[in-house]
Order: sequence, then C-alpha cells, then structure tokens
Amino acid sequence: MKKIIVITGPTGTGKTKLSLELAKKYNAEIINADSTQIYKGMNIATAKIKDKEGIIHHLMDIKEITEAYSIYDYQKDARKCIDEIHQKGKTVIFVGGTGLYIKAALFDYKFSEEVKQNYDMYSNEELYELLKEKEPNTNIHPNNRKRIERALSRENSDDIGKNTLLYDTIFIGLTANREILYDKINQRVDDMVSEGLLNESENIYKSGIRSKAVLTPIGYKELFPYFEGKESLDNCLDKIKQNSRRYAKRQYTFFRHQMNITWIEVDYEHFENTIKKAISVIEK
RNA sequence: GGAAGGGUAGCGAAGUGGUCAAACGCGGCAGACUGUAAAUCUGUUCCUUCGGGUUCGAUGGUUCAAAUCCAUCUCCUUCCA
Repeated sequence: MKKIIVITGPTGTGKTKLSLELAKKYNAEIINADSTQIYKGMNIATAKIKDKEGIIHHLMDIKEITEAYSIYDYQKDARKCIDEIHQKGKTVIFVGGTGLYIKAALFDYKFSEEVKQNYDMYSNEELYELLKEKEPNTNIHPNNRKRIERALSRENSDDIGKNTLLYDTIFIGLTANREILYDKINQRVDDMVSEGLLNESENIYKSGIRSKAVLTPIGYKELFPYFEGKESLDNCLDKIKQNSRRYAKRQYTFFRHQMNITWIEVDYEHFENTIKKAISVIEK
C-alpha cells in the first residue's frame, strides 16, 4: 500500500493507540506530526508514546529543547522520511494533532527565502500599513503582529500551493462528543500528574531554559507560577485543563476547514470498534 | 434580638434617574492561519419571524422616564448580643 495514511484529531482521542494497530496491520512506519513531540525530554505533558511496540517512529525526540525547529524544517524532514519509507516498500502513517505540520508536509506549501528585519520601531498600525502596501489583499488582522512580521519577512508569493495535495493520502480524524472529550482531557491531566508531570515540569523550570520548545506546549509553563509559589497547584492544573480544552477547539476549527477529513467517532469503551472503522475507511 | 453591608446576564464584577440589553474580566461558542502552530490573532455570547419582546432578589409606589428614588417582603455576608 503506497497510500499515505494520516491519523489526526484533537488531543485525547486515542490517535497513538490507533496508529500502532494500523502500523502493524499495514507494515508501516510512523511519522510523528506533533510539534511538541519533536523534542527530547518532554514526554508526559506531550503524551508521548511510551511503548512503541516495535514500530519505527520518525521525527520524535530529534531535537534538544534548546534547539530551534520550525515548520520549514518539518516539511523537509517529513518528505525525506516519506521517500525513505516508501523505498523500503512500507506504508507511511502520519500521527499527530499539528494540522499545519501535516499540511506543510503533504501539500505543496512553498517557502521562500526569509528577509530578516527588525520591526521593533514600528507600531502595530504602522506595520499593518506596510503589509497593506506589500499585500493589499491580506486578511491578517492588524493586531496579529507576529503574523504581520512574518508576512513582511517573506518574499511575496502568489501561488503558495496550500491546497494542492502532493501525495495519495487518506485523512482520518478521530472525534468525540464535546462533553466526553472535555472529560477525557480533564482526566488525562490528572493522569499525567500521577505519571510524574510535576517532576518533569519542575526539572524544566529549574533548568532555566525558556526556549520556544519549553514555552509552547501545554503542561509546563502553566506550572511555573506554582514552583514560584505564586499560585496554588490546583489553579495551575485547572489552567492546563482549560488550555487543553481550548487547544482541542482550535484543532477542530483547523481540521474542519483546511483538510478533507473522514471523521470517526471514537469508541472509548471498545476501542477495537474504532480500529475496525478506521480500517474500513482505509480500504473503502 | 441589635448594627452594617449586599443580592445585576452562565460566573465574577461595574453601573446609583434618561445616552442601559446594561462597561469590563472569565468561561462558552464560532472563525482566521506558510517559518513560535499545544503558538498567534479575530468575532460572538437574554429571546427574536430582526419589526420588536422580556431583564438587574420579589411585590407595590414616585416619575414623562427606574438596575438606579421610596415602602414592604425575602435571601446572603460580617459585626455586636
């Protein structure tokens, strides 16, 4: 099977579990599509797989948390992995919830040379005016300074190829009723605590490293006020739960509008049903 | 039993005669998204057949006009007994 299988969906739906079963069935290797699992040392909050059951996982634990990594790197790395796996005659399965990474790898996203500049002296309004001159049809909001700076730093590209799929791919999304999903997410945070989340987070806190890799994932930075004695543990854990719920919502928005996904309602009680459904979607 | 303060939309909290369907925050919902994407940013949030309708503990009153003033009732918090 040379089709690429993508397993995605919001956090807490069992993507990892499903991916292992499918990898065994289709003689596949897995490419991680989760932006936070790229990094070493961040395992509990990112819900990294504990037992790979012999399945080869790519693009996981490949960077130190002090290192930079971006979607541009991911695109190159992921495509290289696809070629290698296909060359072995095996199937490729992408697993993860970072929608943009999946899109950049599989769609014809074109990245151009960066024109690094310092925009510190400009106000949001001034920057927006600059962008308007460069890209009159921009739909970036004036308040979204980071994205405006990015847009100004890249070469103007009319054809960015974001809707052109490069590979024969099947997109499977795991989903669940909102209420159930939120319960799962809340429960999962409590489970992470029993698995040692506080320890892992405190080590990162004490390391003094405040890189992008540290400050991006949900589950570490929210605990820092607790280590500083400024906030109760319960409040910090509630913050993690809330951020996770909001993250799941944003994921839905992205997946619904950016990719043609076949959604599967997760059967938490009898996960084998979820696997069966996925197989029937793949073999349809 | 006495004294004081208070009950405002899902929650917290402003508002103390008209410009109030009611600031702001949170939560919820919806959305954008090519180099931080577990990020960043936006919209919306009493009901509505979009004409309007019904709200600010309850009831009654004053007024052209009340969440805002008055009376009674009710509930909560704190203090004194």
